[in-house]
This record gives sequence, C-alpha cells and structure tokens, in this order.
Amino acid sequence: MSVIRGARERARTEVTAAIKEEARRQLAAEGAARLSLRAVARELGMASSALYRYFPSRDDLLTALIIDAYDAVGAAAEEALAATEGAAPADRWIGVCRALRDWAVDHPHEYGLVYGSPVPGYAAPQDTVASAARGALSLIAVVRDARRDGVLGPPQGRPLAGEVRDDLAALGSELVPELPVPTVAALVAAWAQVFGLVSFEVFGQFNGVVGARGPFFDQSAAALAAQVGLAPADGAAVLPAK
Amino acid sequence: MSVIRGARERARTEVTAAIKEEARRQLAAEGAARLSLRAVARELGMASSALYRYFPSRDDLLTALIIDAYDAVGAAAEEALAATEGAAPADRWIGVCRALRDWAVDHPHEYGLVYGSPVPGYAAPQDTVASAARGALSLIAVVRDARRDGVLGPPQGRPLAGEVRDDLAALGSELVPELPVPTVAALVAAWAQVFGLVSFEVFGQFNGVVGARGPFFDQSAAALAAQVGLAPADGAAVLPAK
DNA sequence: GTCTATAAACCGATAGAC
DNA sequence: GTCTATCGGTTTATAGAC
Repeated sequence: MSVIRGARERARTEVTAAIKEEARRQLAAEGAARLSLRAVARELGMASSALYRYFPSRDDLLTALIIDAYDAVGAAAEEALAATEGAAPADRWIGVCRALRDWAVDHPHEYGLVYGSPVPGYAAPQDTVASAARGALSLIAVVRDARRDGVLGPPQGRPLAGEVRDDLAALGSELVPELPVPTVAALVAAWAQVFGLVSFEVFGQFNGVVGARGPFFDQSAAALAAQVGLAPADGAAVLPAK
Repeated sequence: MSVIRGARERARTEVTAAIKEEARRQLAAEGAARLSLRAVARELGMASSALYRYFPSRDDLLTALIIDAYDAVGAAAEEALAATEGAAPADRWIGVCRALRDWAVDHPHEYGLVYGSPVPGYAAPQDTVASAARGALSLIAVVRDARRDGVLGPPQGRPLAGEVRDDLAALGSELVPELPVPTVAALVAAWAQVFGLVSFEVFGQFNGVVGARGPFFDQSAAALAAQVGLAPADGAAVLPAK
C-alpha cells in the first residue's frame, strides 16, 4: 500500500511538473494575463476538468509558477554567491548580479512574471515572499561578508534624510543589524537599480541603444558595487581610506 | 462644407478620445494583454464593429495608448526640465527624475504598458520611437547643459572596457557628440537604473521594504546624479576637482 | 482522477443594410 | 459611421458517469 501511494504520488508530481512546464510555454506565447487552464489541458491531451485536481484555480497555477521563478532566480544567485566565496567583494557582487542577469536573459518570460508589470486581478499570496527574498539575500550576504572581513567602505552619496533613515533603520535592524543604515539604504537602492538594468535589457528598451550588453551590465554592476561601499578589486580605490 | 468637415472631424476626435479613455480604464482593470475592443464598445454603448472605423485593429488601439503614454511621461520630464532651468545641475537631474517617478506613480498601468513586460504577440511599430525618446532626452539635456556651463565632472566608475566604449561612442556621436564617452555610458546606465527604482515602487516590490518612497527616491536619484558627474548642489563635492 | 457534457459567458473580425 | 447578424473560435468552472 505504501508502494501504491508512492507510485501515485510519483505520478502526481510528474503530471504537476508537466502542467507547469506547458504553462511556462504558454506564458511565453500568451503572457501571464492570458494563461489558460483549458489551453494547457488541450496541449497535454487531457480534459480541462482534470487539471482542477492539480490546481484548484488559474491563480493557484500562477502562484506556483511565480514561486518557481523566484526560486530559480534565487538559486542562481546563491550558486554565484557560493562559487565566489573568498573572492574580492566587488567581484562577488558583480558575480551575483551577473547570475541574476543571466538567468533573466535566459528566462525572459518567467522574469517578466515576477519583475514585470503585475498580473491584473491577481494578488500574490504570502507563500511567495520567502522565495522572493532569496535573490536579495545573496546580494546582502556579499556585503555582510565584506563587513565581517573589515573591507566594507562607506556607501557613496549624501547623508540620509531623517525620514529615509528611520525607515531603513527599522528594516536593517531586523534583517542585517550589523550593517550601518546608510549601507542598507544604498543596498536597497542598488538592488532596485540592478533590476532596472536587467529589465531594460530583457524588455527590449536597450534595442538599438546598447550592443555589448553583457560587458555593459558588468560595467554598471561594478559601479553599483562601489556605490554600496565595495571597493574595486584592482586597488584603484574610489573611496577615501578614512 | 468646410464647416461640416470641421464638425465631423471634431466629432471624430471626440469619439477617438472617448475610446482611448475607456481603453485606459480597461488597461487598469484587465491589463494590456486582455484589452478588448468589444468590451470598450459595450461600455461606450456602441456596436463593436463601429470601433473599427477608429482603430483598424486591436493592436492599433494599443499602439495609440503606448504613444500617448510615452508622450505623457516625456511631457512631464520636459516640463520639469524647463521649470528647473538655471538651477544646479544635480537638482535639475533630481527634478526630472522626480517628474518621471511622479507620473509613473500617478499612472501605474500606463507606466506598466510601456516600461513593464512587453505585451505578448504585440510588436511596437516604428511610430513609437520618437515619443519613447522624449523622457531620455530631457535627462540628457540636463547633462549637456552642465557640460556647456563647465560644471560637469567625470563620471564615477572604472574606465570603460573596449567593447562597451566602441558601442557607446557610436551612440554618443550621433546623439550627443559633445559628451565624453564614459559620460554617455554612465548616462545610459543611470537611465535604466532610474527606471529600476520607479518600477520597484510602482510594481509593488518595495511593499513592506521601503516606507518613505518619495524621499528614498530623491536620495537615490541624487546618488545617480553624482554617478554621471553632476556634483551635488551643497558644495560637498564627491569628486576630486582634477 | 479522468472523462463527457454543459452552462454561460467571452473574443476579433467581417458582411451588408441603413 | 453606426447598426444587426454572423463566423469561428475562445474562456472558467461545474456536474455527474466511470
């Protein structure tokens, strides 16, 4: 009986995987807003009603795809983080950023699903937030490690306005209490800015503007590293020693 | 007869405006991918076939909405550019960025239409590019004016890699030949990064992360100004005089 | 868990009368 | 320029047999 249940569960996860795979194909062709359970079923040769045994509604399928996408981009970032252990902090930063960007370029539609315009009428449930944070946490880890090793400089930019400071002090104290508040602020801004670069590339805004996109991205990511206080590896310090 | 034609044309532009207005409402409710001519007609109390006299296809309506959105964001940027004439370059930069951001926050769905995930199956025709460039040109104008007035510093960051340099030299020479290539590179990167900040705010990625979003945006925009070589207004120069 | 059948909608686009 | 009518599709979701 446990063998039977094992077989059943295996079959179930296989069908679930096939459904998600086909759904991802449709995501590319039709977009998240027009993702259709019926079309997925048709392509898979099953009755549409059978799908409801796996995903009780269209939104549940969408949620599963979103979590998968966040997990995939998070895993790519974590892999880059682990692979660069011991390297210069600025190079680790660039490596993690590059992993995020490479994943996005390889999976443009899944990227758009999570970092593009929200799907109208769909509200992401709480289950997605843990997966959503994984990418950011890898970038934070680079900075935290640099701080631990005593090689974190001050972030660039003017002193923080009071309102912003209070705001990010609260965020920092629960997430990375060992980092100075201005560093947390620079980190959040840099995080958003990395995705600005990625989105412009993936969404076609660089068409006819930037050709060598990989090198351009690396160049820009290096500047962002300096902005959060990670000195360049080549010794040409951007920041005063202080 | 010219009076009649005048009246006809007036009626036509009025109906066209009503169609676009209703379409924008649906954009918010359903998203661009599900924009439906039929639903627009129903809401306006006309037969669906009547719409085809104004827009020959769904994609043509979409194109009109996209051009309108680009023009609106471009006009907001140009207005800020004109309003800050004579101010310190960094403040002008922040002012134009702020205008872009404010427009996006006020028109999230139209913003998503042009700067979010592309609409699947829709390819923007050439007509959109002139309108699309208007926002960028305002930011470029700030830097060009600073250069003209002799107050443009070198951009932050490492020297450009050769590939990137060639690429942006070509872009710069046809767009703003008076700017150094590294400045052009910093400008393009900053342009994308501004939209990273805006998109994160508009698309909800800052929910639960950043509270005081206006001040946070200004803070980040100021750092970007320094990155492209616009010294802060308060005299605390970030860059060496050189 | 899968099927058929069905309800009750919806879509873009066109033809042709007025 | 607006209408009705129509073509040939589409959708989510449920009921009930097997």
